[in-house]
Amino acid sequence: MSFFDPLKKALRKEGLRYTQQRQAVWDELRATDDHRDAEEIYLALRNSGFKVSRATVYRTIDVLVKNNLVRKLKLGDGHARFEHKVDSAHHDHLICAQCGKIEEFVDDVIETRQNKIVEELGSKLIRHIHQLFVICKECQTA
Amino acid sequence: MSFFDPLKKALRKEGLRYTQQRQAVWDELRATDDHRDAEEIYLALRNSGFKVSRATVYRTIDVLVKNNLVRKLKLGDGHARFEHKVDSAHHDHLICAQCGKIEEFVDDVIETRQNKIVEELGSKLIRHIHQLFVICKECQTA
DNA sequence: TATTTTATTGAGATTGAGTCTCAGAAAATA
DNA sequence: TATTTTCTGAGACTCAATCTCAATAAAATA
Ligand SMILES: [Mn+2]
Ligand SMILES: [Mn+2]
Ligand SMILES: [Zn+2]
Ligand SMILES: [Zn+2]
Repeated sequence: MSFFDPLKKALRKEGLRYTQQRQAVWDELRATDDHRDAEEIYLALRNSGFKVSRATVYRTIDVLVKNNLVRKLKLGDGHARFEHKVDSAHHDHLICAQCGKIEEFVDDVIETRQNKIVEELGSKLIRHIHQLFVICKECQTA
Repeated sequence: MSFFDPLKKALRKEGLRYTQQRQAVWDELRATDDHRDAEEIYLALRNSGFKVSRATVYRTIDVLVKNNLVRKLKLGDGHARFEHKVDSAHHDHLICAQCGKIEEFVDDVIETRQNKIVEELGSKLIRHIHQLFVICKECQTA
């Protein structure tokens, strides 16, 4: 709502208008800490009674990703997943190949080694993907 | 050709027949150490005069990936890439976001930390993806 | 080897996540 | 309010990948 509202700030920066649909998509993304796909966001909005189209959901998420309010994850199952970045530092993901549960991790040693590898090649690190596919504790005993 | 020919061994294990098309796809994959997509493999075969269909290229690569003769990479550009695993130990990838050049790296410290992270959660590591997107040395000065 | 059986192949249809189009709706501007 | 500009939504479209099924090739059998 305020002048520093991150959605409005992003829209201003992109020269885009503030709309109910864009607000609703952003609200829905912040409603959970899950890693949901576009269809789940779309259905959550529709089921809550809000009229919005898939096209607008995709378009709005693009803007949010571009402006660092949302992170896009590709876990290899054919549809991108999204998580909001409010109060969320960088982290990577650990995915159960059986039940699909997603956990998060950060490791300073790994981050440091990454930088070193890139530096030694004379390159400049832009972003990285680090995903650990596992069988989780629960799925092992099941 | 021999009894220990890895393609024939894989086909035997899967209960599949040995065919000219399957041999040709496997040969083409071993012809370079590049990270090519299915269309590039397909076109290389066609351009060399060998008649094969896209369907067979995709189907054969699936068998090779399943049997650890080929590694499948998803680098986020929408089409999977493949590399043969002959004389090739595990490694991860460093991709220039500008020119697309792919370099390989391995880091024992990272591999060890990965195992530790997974172990502490009581999970079992199946596979991992670690990709560093960079601007390479050449692209920085260009 | 010839015949029969079974798996493979290829051309093109299909799928599905994501993108695009464009007429109508909504917001900004005057 | 009237005019201009941007946004939205329904559905068409894209494209890598998968599927279909009649024709073909390999294996099994005689
Ligand atoms: Mn996360
Ligand atoms: Mn490689
Ligand atoms: Zn699990
Ligand atoms: Zn480069």
